[in-house]
Amino acid sequence: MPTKKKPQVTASPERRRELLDTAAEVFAAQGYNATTVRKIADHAGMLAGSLYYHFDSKESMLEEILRTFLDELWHGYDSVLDSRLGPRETLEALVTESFREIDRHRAAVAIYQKESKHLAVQERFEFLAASQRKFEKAWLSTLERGVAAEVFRADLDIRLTYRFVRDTVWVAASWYRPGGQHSPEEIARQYLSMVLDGIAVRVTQP
Amino acid sequence: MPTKKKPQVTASPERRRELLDTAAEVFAAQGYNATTVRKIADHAGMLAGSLYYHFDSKESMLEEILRTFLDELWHGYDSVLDSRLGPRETLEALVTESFREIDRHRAAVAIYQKESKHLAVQERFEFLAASQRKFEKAWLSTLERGVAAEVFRADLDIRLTYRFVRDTVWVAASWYRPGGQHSPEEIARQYLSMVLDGIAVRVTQP
Amino acid sequence: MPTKKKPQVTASPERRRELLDTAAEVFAAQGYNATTVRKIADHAGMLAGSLYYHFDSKESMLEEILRTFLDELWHGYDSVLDSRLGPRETLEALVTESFREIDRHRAAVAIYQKESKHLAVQERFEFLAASQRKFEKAWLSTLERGVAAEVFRADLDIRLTYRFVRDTVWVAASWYRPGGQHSPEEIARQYLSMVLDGIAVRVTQP
Amino acid sequence: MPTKKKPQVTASPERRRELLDTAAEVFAAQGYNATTVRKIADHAGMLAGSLYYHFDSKESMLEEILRTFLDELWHGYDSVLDSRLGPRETLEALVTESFREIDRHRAAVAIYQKESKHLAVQERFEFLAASQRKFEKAWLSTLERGVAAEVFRADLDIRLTYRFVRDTVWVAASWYRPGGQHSPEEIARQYLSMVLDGIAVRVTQP
DNA sequence: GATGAATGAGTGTTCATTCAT
DNA sequence: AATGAATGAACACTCATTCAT
Repeated sequence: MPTKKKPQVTASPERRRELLDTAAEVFAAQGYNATTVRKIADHAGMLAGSLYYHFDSKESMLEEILRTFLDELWHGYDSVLDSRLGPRETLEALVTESFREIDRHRAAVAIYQKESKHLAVQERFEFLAASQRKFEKAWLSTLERGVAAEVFRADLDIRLTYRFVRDTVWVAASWYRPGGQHSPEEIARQYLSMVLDGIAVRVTQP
Repeated sequence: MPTKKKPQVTASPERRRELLDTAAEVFAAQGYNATTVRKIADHAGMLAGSLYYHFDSKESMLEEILRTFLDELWHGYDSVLDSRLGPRETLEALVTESFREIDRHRAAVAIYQKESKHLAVQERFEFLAASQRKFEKAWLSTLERGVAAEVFRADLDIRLTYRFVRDTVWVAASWYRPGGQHSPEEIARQYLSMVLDGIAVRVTQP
Repeated sequence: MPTKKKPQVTASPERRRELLDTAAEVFAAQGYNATTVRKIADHAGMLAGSLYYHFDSKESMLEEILRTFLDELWHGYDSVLDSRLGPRETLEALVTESFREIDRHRAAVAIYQKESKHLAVQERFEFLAASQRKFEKAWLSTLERGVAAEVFRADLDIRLTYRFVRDTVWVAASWYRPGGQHSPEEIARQYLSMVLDGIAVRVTQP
Repeated sequence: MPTKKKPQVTASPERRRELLDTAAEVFAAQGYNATTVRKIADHAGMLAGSLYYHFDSKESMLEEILRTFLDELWHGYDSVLDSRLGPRETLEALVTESFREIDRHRAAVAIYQKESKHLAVQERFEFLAASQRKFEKAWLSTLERGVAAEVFRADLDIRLTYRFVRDTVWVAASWYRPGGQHSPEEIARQYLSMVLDGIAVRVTQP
């Protein structure tokens, strides 16, 4: 009794990619639940059933979209974290890297924002929770290092600060459009400027 | 325009409130689309069909939840805007008011965050788009006044700043739990401190 | 978070019975796999979806049909086995009881005949395998007792004999029609006569 | 009548045979309806679509399997019937021939057992009904001859006896495994002994 | 001879909604 | 006010079948 099921992962990975990109776009625009496989198929110019030649299920498309995104994201994050920069430089690099990911995976990020919270409880999406924990650890330790090194303020609740920075960055995926007037690096620069120095004009000490 | 069928607005408005609160809680927890009428009815201790004595559709429950929330929100915002404070004080008051609303309408805010974008295109939810426009106008003018008065930095893109402040505040509804260790006012104070002065330690001029 | 799912088992058990009888009839006539829930619903005068108010799934209908049948069957068998008759009388009583069950549960028996073999491997239908084992034990021990008591022939392979008797009886469900010219007891009598004494004329010893 | 599309009956008939044997095995194990074309192709080490080079439909595979089996079966039966044996010898020869066919076409017999009843109503499978009629005629006349010749008992319902013998033999295909401890001839011998003389010990006349 | 990709009809199931009681 | 039972449209998914390569 050989074989499991579909070729899966087999054959042209470009077609898979194309279809996943289409799916991600629709998921991001309408929400995962509100997206029917027919809508995805329509956008891809095929019939609903044909998608099942390439993927096991609607859910497996979602999983692959999110997994691919997180894999790339952590590739970038890890190389930042491994280069052992100072806390402020680490924060700057992480934020910049985040905006680059938003630029490259806007749809996936938007899906992640909207759906990850209620998905993470499912076993299949355990990797979302794992990523979230790793994320939190990286950020908290960076902030703590910064406070210890007296480059970040000590008078702020550190978890609150973590949430503030985290949300502030990722929520940008909901309005960001690639190819707009600002490059990801430019947006990152302005965000960092706000987050680090605030939007108020500084009163210069006499 | 007599109501077609259901009594609607029948009898005790308290029961309506109760049911809407229940519904809002479930919508917030699971997402509007993923929430079945039966789940709401379960939480309310009744059968799915019975809800239709009180409301004429699932969508009308959603509408009433959001409308009620926005009405109260704008009541608060308008009284801030009408009191003609300076730009910085206006910003502080708006943010504080926002956290108070999150405290009182956590579920509604979470729903609003997650669903308003794709709802706003429907005619029925035009009021969401209208509110968003009004919101944008209020914030942009406050920021512009602040830049003009030299209390806010002039070197930042003002629309980017608007989005930054807006998202930063509302996204807090996704993690905020009423009755936690921080009061809404305390959270507002810390957020304002971060937004206005940044998280970096200021280098004191010699 | 209360409630599991459907009322299930709740409400009028007569309606359930009615619907299960209808389903059993269709399953028996067309085979379980070839039976669509729409066909069942048609026979019941309702829409396919409406069946799901009463049952979780097509499979759960099948399970309930088979379980109910086997429960009743074993009720009859056990009272035979408990009365500690001699082997020949036990065999006669079991066969007679079987034809009575075929008379009362013709559809269920036919389904059992056709589907039990490939169903029994599924965990959900483990009770089929269990019943089959219990069945085999009862029959084998009766036959062995009979051989020991010299009322059954000793020159036959006992397992082959078991299969012969077992199949011979149950397969009758495929042609039996309740209300035909023979009562179940009459059919049992003739079957027993064939099984016990054979169809050949006896050559009287001189 | 030129073949519409496919070459059909192309090239090596051995490959056809191989594939049909594979298909028969899967049909027998899982049931015709529950067997997907992909499962057959898996077992044959090819893709589902490739089967359509050899056959023009799943149903035509089934037809060919059953037709081949019945052709061979009737070849054997006819030579028995043509040799004009006495009724008892005819019965013995038919039963023995049947077990030989079960041995050689176990899968086809099992399929025939399970599916023929509901297939026979389709025009395409009219040959099943025809075979059944021919079968019935052969058996009934043999039994009647036996009763007339006083070698079979006259006190039994003859149609009941027919069904008894028929079912008793064919149902063995559901448990028979070629290459087991009993040869088909040995099984036939034991079955005949039971059917003709019964399983009860004869009370010897003093 | 066989593959890869697609089709389209159908399948079991879900769910918002209705309505007589 | 609420229930029990049903509706009907939609949904994710399956599968026999086709066909260009």
